[in-house]
Amino acid sequence: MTEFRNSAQILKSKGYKITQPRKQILKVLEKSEKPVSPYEIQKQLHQQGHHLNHVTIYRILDLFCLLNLAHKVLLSGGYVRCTLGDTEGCHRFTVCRRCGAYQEFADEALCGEESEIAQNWGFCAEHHFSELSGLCFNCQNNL
Amino acid sequence: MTEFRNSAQILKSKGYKITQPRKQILKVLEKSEKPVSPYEIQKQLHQQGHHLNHVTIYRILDLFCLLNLAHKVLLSGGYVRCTLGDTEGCHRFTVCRRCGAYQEFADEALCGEESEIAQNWGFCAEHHFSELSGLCFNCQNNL
DNA sequence: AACGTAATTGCAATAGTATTGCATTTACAA
DNA sequence: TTGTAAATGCAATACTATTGCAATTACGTT
Repeated sequence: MTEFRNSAQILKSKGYKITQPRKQILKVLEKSEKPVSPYEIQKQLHQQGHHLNHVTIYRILDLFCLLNLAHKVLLSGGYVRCTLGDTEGCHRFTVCRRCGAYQEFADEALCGEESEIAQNWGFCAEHHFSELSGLCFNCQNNL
Repeated sequence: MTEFRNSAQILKSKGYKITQPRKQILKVLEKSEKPVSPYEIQKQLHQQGHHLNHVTIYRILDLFCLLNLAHKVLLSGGYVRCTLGDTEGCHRFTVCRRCGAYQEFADEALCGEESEIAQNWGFCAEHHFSELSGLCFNCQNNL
């Protein structure tokens, strides 16, 4: 809830309009426990009576990622809401391979070390994309 | 060269046949400075007179990833050869956003810390996928 | 060296994912 | 309420990926 209002405010503050499609997609991302693909979002919204063109969804998700309101999970192509404050340049999460549940995280030290290692061959890191695949607490035990 | 012979030996030792398509794809991965997509591989081989079906290429790349002979770069969908020895469960590289050059790396400590952080919410990490996007040494200076 | 067989590849069909340009509609400031 | 830039819808298209089955190939064995 607060999450949603916050995202809307960010949109507004950057000069983007708060449109129906954007609100709807934000709501889907919020409620979802696991990453959702553009077409999954479309399907979910369709069931609620909202018919969005997939092109619109792609464009909105691109915008959200640009503004750090969402992240794209590279392993699955799904999207998750960005729950951390200022994670620009840092995209880290765990994703359960069984139930799909995700958890975003960030760690200054980690980024620092990673960047430092890359420096060894002169690489200057701008963005860190890190995904841990494994089993969440529940799925380890409910096997 | 040694790289190639080594990969072939691994294939053999695991009971896979050393076929023309597999040898050809290994050669392409070896020579490439940057990640190459399945269709890029097809195009390159085509120019050399080797006509592989894209399905074959997909299947071979899947196999190579399974055997840790190659990694898939999630950000681009391209593939790179795996140059490190035993990186099972750890997939890290830097990719230059300008020229595409990549560098694989691994770091025990890094994986340990990442796993430890994830433990905080009971997550048990099996695979680490990390990609750093930025500028390589050359591209920082040849701007 | 030729053979037999399981493994591998090719083919055809199809599904899923993503992007573009332009027409239409919408949010929001005046 | 209206004007306008921004956002969305639409249609076309391209790219990426997967499946089942037929044809071919690698390679151990004879």
